[in-house]
Amino acid sequence: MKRRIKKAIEEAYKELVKKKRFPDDDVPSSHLISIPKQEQHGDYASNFAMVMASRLKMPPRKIAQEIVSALGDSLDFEKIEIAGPGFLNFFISDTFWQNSLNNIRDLGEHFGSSDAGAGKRVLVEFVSANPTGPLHVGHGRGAAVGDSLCRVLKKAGFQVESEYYINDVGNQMNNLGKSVYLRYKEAFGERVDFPDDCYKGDYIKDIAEGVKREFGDEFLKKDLSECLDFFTKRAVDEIFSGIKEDLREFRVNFDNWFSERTLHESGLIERTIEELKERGLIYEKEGALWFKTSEFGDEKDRVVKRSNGILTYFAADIAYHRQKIQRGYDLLVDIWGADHHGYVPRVKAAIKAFGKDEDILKVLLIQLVNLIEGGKLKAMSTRAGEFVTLREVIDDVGVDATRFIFLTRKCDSHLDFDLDLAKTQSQENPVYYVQYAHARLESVFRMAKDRGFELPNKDEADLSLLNAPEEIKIMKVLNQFPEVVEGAALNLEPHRISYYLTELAGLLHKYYTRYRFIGDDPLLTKARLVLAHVIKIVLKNGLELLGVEAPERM
RNA sequence: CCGCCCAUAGCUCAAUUGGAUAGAGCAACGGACUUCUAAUCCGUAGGUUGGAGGUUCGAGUCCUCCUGGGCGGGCCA
Repeated sequence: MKRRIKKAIEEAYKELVKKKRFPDDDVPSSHLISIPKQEQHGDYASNFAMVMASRLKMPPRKIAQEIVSALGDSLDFEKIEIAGPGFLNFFISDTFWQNSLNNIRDLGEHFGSSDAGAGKRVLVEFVSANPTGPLHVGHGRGAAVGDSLCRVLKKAGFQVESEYYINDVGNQMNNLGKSVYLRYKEAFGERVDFPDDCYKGDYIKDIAEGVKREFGDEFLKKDLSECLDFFTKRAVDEIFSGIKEDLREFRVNFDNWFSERTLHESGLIERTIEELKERGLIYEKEGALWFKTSEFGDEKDRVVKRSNGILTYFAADIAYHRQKIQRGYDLLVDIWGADHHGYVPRVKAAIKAFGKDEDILKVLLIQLVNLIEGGKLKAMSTRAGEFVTLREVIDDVGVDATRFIFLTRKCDSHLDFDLDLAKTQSQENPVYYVQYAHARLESVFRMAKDRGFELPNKDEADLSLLNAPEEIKIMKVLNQFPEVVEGAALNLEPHRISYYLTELAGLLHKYYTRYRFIGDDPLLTKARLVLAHVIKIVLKNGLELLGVEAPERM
């Protein structure tokens, strides 16, 4: 609808230029169609006249007047008003809204889809937690946002792939294997000193116990160096399968699992560095190899290979992102914890070094989750084994509520996750408000069936009977859904969906209290059942984008 | 010392990307179940958008400075 109006205005303008009513000038893309907050300002508003005023050197209200007269009857508007400093306010007829219900009904689960993404290929990389311990709550936030974003982008016409980057090399891996080895020895009654750089969580003990059960004392006499690889692999496999299980349960889907190890084994990192060296972007200093990221906007150069010959994490990331680019995506979305923000300029620098516009990469920084329990902040550290796992929260709070909490905030705002509140007072969570709306509509249809009503065919229902202000308002909001999805996709802000659904649910609850879907008048009942059906479609489609279930009863 | 992010109702958060009189939920107070689910609805109250300037038709949103909070600034990841 917004596009239709915008186009109509632009055509009216061109028409007026031809008639020499206006001097010829480009139409700036900055003129927008918006939905006014005040109903008296119409269904849609345009700021066209105000945007053009300074360019055309004409008073905005005069421009608006010309546009209105040129628009004439080109669209079936109820009326067009000029208001305030020069807003064009468009009022749409009730008939239009009523008929739109059939349109939504026909589209069904596809309603909300658009071609805004124009089939562009997007890679969304998220979670990417090191396989050194189970996922904790903070990872959950990234998982929920990333997964929902993928769903939203798909809906908006992008070709989307989701990817998990596995940091399965480096010192941390050795420390992990060592930690299990030590716990293994401990399981046989040996006293061991547990170093600070080892992982102290109970899950390490569980893995060690598993090794003991399966292999007995086979490794007891062996030196750490002899069996480190075994213990490391064992630990990674076990932890990682746990991570995958948690994600599955959290309804988070990944198309690709990308192992950092493969970058090393294939020699891609070395080759990438070689290539950069040939282009003079790598130099040696104090025994290490440095990448001139400062030539591409970073504040200083960065080491890619340490003086001990070991590649840095950044080196792998350069190769990884280059490899992503070569896979041919139009857009790369990386979702990181906000504590990695200092890392953004150097990765963007790498991308520029490969001749790509840095805007091909969008980094979403997810603020850390503060966990509150007993009114106190809980410290979280994987290494110290102090953390609340995602699984724990899922089990206590539920997948739907947890996802909704994460998706009802902009990701760059700090999030206080109050465990006690989420566990004991989960009724306060707005997710139930939305789900309840869906369940209520299901219940209406159960009752309708008992009373001998079915959802009528399209030609059976007289939608013009739906003329109550509340009904018209609902129809308007229903029609916003595709635009909300589009906005959420283009701005990478899945939280918009949650707010939209809360508003729609609120309108339903209000309507439900005041009117009855099933009444004495069969014609009115039929029409309202169509409305109920369409609201249900939109609620369900929206909840699907959040990865939250639409229950039939509660 | 330098850089990035945040600051909106008592609390948790929105605000269509610069639009018109800043909105929801929770908490507080007062009402509504004989009718499709009260996990709901109606009403009351709650604000100098951290502070000061600036840009313009118009600023919570943009620019500068200040205050307060978070996070970074390693040949760690």
